[in-house]
Amino acid sequence: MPTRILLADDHLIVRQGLRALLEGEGFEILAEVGDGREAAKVARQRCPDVAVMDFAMPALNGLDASREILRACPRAKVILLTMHTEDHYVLEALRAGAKGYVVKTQAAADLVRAIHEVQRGMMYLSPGISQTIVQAFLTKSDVPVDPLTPREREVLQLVAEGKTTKEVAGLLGISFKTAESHRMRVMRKLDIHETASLVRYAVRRGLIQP
Amino acid sequence: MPTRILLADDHLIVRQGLRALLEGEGFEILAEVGDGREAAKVARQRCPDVAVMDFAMPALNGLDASREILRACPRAKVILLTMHTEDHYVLEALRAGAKGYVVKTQAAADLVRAIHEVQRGMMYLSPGISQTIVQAFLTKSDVPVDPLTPREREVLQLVAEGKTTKEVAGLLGISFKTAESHRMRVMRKLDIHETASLVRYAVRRGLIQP
DNA sequence: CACCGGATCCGGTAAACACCTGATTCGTCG
DNA sequence: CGACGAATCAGGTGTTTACCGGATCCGGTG
Repeated sequence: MPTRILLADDHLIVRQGLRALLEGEGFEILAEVGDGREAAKVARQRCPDVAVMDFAMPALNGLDASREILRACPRAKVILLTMHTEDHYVLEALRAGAKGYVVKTQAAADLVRAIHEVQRGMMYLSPGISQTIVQAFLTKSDVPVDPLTPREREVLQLVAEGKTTKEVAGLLGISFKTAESHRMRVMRKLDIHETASLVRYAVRRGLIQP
Repeated sequence: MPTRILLADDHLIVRQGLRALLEGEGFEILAEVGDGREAAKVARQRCPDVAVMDFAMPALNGLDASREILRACPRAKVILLTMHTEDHYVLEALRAGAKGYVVKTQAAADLVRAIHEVQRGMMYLSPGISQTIVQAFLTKSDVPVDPLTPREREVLQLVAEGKTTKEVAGLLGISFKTAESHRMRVMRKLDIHETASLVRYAVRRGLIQP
């Protein structure tokens, strides 16, 4: 039985390329989605063996989407596929429970190998990832993380993408007032008082692309 | 004789995916490079029929690389492959002599079609590209790179920095209503409807730091 | 000169935002 | 079990935005 893969990347052209590569390696693409929210939805319906997640995606970023997926399907193996090699991202990914971290500048063979490794229960990190920071994670040291809860981050991303509070509420299936509460708490935690600074924060954090 | 293609993208994994897709369509990949400088070098040695260029690349960006390529091989057709749909980028690309502009969120079929079209001497732009600005380019080639007036840019920057309209007015020594007018005109010109998108535009433009 | 575009100003309105308070449910952790 | 944080919802208030319209002044350019 071939490995069933969920493929998430907001660039259709890239996704189709990845699909061609992975299918050529004998994997089965369970589904192909363009944003994190879709990815989580698909995972809830049909648990994939492996989820290959781009980091920067609209609606819900790859990291928080990964958390969702892992909550829905704890047996799924998540591989982050990204252009960021920064320690911060790697660490967050590992902490979220990702089993693989592959940078896009690596060859496709690297991704294929990552999929095989995580399927065997191993972890796989692309060459070039700082080993020191990984050690730090494994010895569970405390590195400053961002103070926001996943839900708050979710709301922040949507707001930074230009959604109104009402739209955010609609997208998340919560009431307008709840969405507003999250937004307010984000602002208070970050000591930010306008949307503009919120957007810049989200960009700095890599939550959204400028 | 198959179309000989030069493929430039800094993400190896993406490049390999594109190669798989394009070879499946019967094209010949003349070379595959990871930055703009390499692309220009290869083009000088072996003129490609078509150059598929990513926009964001190290060493030399796709746009300036395209200029180099066209200087070396005026008969080559350049297609920009990018994630930016901003008028500014499109316009710059067209002005540089690019014959195609394909956004990565489109299907691979779009790129294939673009290659065929430019080979036939036609221009090809992905759906979603603002037709008005393209028309403007085609009619009179001296279109402002930046549609904003200096004053409007000034207001945009302050707004993106998190200032309220009232504060902007105070800082510029103009009335609240005037500041609002500028802000409105910026939004209308850029077809933007919320502060969040305004901020992202300013960041992309390098007007402010994220 | 007459026209145009940039910059300035002003009126109004509905929606969204920024900020506050207080409350309930739920899972986790000591 | 009880405390706690996360997530949910709701009431209210004043400010700001987004968008509409029209207007004046001024410096170039045809």
